[in-house]
Amino acid sequence: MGVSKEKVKENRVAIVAASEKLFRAYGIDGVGLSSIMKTAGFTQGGFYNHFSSKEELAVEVVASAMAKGSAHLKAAAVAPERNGQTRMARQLRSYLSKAHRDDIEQGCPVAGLASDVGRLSPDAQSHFAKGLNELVGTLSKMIADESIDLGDAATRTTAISVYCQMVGALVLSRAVVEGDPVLAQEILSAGRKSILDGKALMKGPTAA
Amino acid sequence: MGVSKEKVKENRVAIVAASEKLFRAYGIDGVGLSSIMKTAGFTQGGFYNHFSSKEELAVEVVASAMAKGSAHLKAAAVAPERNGQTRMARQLRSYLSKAHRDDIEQGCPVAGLASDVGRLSPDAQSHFAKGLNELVGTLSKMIADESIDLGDAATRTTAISVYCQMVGALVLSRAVVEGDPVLAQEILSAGRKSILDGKALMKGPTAA
DNA sequence: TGTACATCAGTGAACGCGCGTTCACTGATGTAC
DNA sequence: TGTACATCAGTGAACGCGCGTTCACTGATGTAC
Repeated sequence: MGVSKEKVKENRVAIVAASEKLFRAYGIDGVGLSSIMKTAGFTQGGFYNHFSSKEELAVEVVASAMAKGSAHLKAAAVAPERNGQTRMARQLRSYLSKAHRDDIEQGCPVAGLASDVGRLSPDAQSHFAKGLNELVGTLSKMIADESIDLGDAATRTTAISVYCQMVGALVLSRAVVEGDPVLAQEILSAGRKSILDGKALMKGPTAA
Repeated sequence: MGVSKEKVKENRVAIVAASEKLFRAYGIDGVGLSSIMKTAGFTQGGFYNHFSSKEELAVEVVASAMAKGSAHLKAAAVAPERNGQTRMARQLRSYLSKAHRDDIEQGCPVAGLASDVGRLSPDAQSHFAKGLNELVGTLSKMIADESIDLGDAATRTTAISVYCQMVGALVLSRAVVEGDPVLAQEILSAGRKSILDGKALMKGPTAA
């Protein structure tokens, strides 16, 4: 066809973006290259002009998704406070919302990809871990800025623990949303309530 | 071949047991019926004498795994206290241990199957939700017995929240164990520490 | 600047393979008399 | 209790299909002169 160098890069990005959505929704094993290339707007054969295997694509999808997620949280960490809520409280309410739970294609990459990543190569896991470390670091800053200072180590421990709770709640709520919507909702509410008023994390109003 | 009715039931159980292990390790889409039947000790064609489809098997595997997991926790909830630890503390340390993280084939079915269940039928999700409710109920009892009484609603909220945190930590630790073993370990430690001394859950010594 | 040609992203058909599923067949189990 | 026969779990080969991957070909891009 003949395509400019710039366009080639754009097309590669389009393939990664399409893959990310599909991988999250159906799992890496649940999506074929034909669907991916079709979604990205190309025919199947062109895939190997950009990647040498599906595994290589998976590694890049993980890295790209985590980088985007990390940047997103960093932006939220410096956004202006609103409604008397801390940034942390706002982030939490948004994370454990029905809207986020139902939008698996665009939400948190950690919740969307975690169990697939456990089955990928150490290389893919390293990229995932790098993003996870950044997310934890940003959360730590938010906690240190907005609640009583516990010292670096205790703050990081708290950040990890809060993040595990958020991810766990999101994953479990998604797992039962079609089979028991009431429980799915209760899981989100319990997470919000518990993190907001169970830990000394927040200043200001804490009603979940 | 000709097989007694009793043996037929045993064989069916063997197929479900083999499937559970393989599904957890490789994901439902990551395992073929041929591997399953081979692992269970049969040839591939016999599968359809027991199940009408792979999807039907998946539903039964989820139900069976959750029932087993629920019974396991119920047993732990009435086991004698040891070493001055509450049952809850002992359960937590065992759950967030390296041994449990590395034994995905036999560990907590919630952590092992959650993200696959989100892609299964509402029927499968209902079985999963039923087991999850039982687990939360048992955890609630342990908390009510062993820490200050918060009232039924608050206790259930706490149980859900603690369980989400445990599952989230286990899933994330597994996701990075091959790519960043240090972070994987830190996630487990942070979860233990945070739950044991961050919440008013435990009597007795609380060092993680 | 204009012309000739090499590059290589994209196309679309094809490859072998393993998937979930079907089927004809076997033969011990379990029932009917 | 003994005999005749229906049942049906298990076997192993085969089915069509979609998978990941390969390949010959096209033609605009980008380079060399």
